Amino acid sequence: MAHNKPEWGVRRLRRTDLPIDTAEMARYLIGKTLVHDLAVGRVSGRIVETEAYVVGDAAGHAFRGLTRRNRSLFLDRGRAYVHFAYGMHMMLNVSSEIRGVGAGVLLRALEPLDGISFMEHWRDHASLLDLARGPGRLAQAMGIDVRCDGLDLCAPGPLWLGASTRPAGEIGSSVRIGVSREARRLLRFYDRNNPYVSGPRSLSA
DNA sequence: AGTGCGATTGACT
DNA sequence: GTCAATCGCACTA
Repeated sequence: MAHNKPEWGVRRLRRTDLPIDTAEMARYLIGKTLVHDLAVGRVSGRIVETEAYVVGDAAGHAFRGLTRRNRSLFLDRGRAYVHFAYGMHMMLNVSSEIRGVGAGVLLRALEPLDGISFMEHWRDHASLLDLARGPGRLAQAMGIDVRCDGLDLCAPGPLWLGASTRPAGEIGSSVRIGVSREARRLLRFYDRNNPYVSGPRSLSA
């Protein structure tokens, strides 16, 4: 069960820790930690929900080939791809294949760990449960914007991935949220017993 | 050049 | 439950 215990000694994930397959990466990232070290302090959270946008996926932003906007998806796995959506929201993805192949994992929800007071401020004092529940909220709570696009999450730097802070729970899967193309594919993954998940928690495991 | 729409969210009936 | 906000990009002409 969630307890929001801060964790300052988390080990950074190395690129070699990351699976090279996008769907495997989406499942692997459940339970891992996302950390952003800013001048004001650290914000971090436990990743509880992801979606895979795999190679050849018509719903993926890389589907039509390399452009200025989606270029980070074509970097080696473990890079940040930050997308500006609906004219107002940021969304954070992790690139997930070898260099030159476009695919990524969307981070959809976090259980807040460190820097909760910063998150509350940036999220206009939303409730703890809603601070990072949803991809746009997650980016806002973590202080992530387009300047983070292309950052290497596996290299020394402000934005990085850390190991799990406690044993992973049961992982469920479902169709992706808000996606019309390739809508039947079960490429959303979530921690079944975590209340910080954004959408349905009832579909197949 | 114009149009439609999206990997969303928050406010409102 | 419904709906507007708000803008970059793909697509049509």
